[in-house]
Amino acid sequence: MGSTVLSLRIDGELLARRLKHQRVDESLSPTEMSVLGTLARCGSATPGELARKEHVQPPSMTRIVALLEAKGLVRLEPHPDDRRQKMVSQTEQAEAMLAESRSKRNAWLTTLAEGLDEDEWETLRNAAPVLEKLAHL
Amino acid sequence: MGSTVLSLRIDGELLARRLKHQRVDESLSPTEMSVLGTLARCGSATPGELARKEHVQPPSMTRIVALLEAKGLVRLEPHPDDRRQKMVSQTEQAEAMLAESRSKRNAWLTTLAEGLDEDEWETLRNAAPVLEKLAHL
DNA sequence: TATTGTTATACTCTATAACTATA
DNA sequence: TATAGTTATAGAGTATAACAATA
Repeated sequence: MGSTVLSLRIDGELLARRLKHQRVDESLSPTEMSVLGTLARCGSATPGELARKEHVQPPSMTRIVALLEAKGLVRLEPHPDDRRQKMVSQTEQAEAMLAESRSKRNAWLTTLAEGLDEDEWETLRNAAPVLEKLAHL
Repeated sequence: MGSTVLSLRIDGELLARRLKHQRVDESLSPTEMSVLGTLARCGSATPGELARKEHVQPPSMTRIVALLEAKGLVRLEPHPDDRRQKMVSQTEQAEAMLAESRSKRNAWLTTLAEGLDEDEWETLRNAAPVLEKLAHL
């Protein structure tokens, strides 16, 4: 069991660097993309909640949210009960961006698919939700 | 299929940040760990080969190899045929470090295992080699 | 007094460009 | 002339510490 997770980490690291070069959204850092994914799942959240969910420190999230806002991908609104906090939510533009990102990736997937057989794809499709669960545990 | 890989990326990103806080080897960066993993698989390699395999640029690998050498985890020897190149190989200490890393991780795994059932573990174990293949494709 | 978020600053990791040595 | 590796430098992303506003 130990080697499974160590392997997940080492290969995941390598895969991340490989995918980095195939990034379809040059304008968005991996964490910005991840925040949009979180907002798509959870709806709106405060910067503090996002920092905890993404496992970054609050000052880092301040910067990330500011960048996403500047790109028109998130909206900031005052918190209904607490004037210290803010509500962050994704814009329609963010949804469109995620959809476009998926379709752009298909071109690259065609190449990638040549290296994996159908069983291997099936394995990955099964693993995706488990990785998601693991990441959010 | 597109959403599978996009999901792998987003969740992988998140998982990487999550694992970062559980790192057992504070002294080793993710890429340094990955290089050790590559050397464990492939035996010795030149800095240029390592840079290509790890998907980093040569100057980055120069630095990484220097750091690993300073920590006593790799050994550098002259290339037999080409005096420009060097051979990098892992030391016994590196093997011991990887083994220790696996066993230390078990403590954390016990906690993690509570959140996943046996089928989900099985899915991850199956996915690990496919992720490895994908990363090295 | 504790908590949310921000500002200022420094660190880590990687990349690009220019250079040295060897092929 | 081309290639392997290095040095010097810059950029992206994150963290820590100190601070402001609100609870």
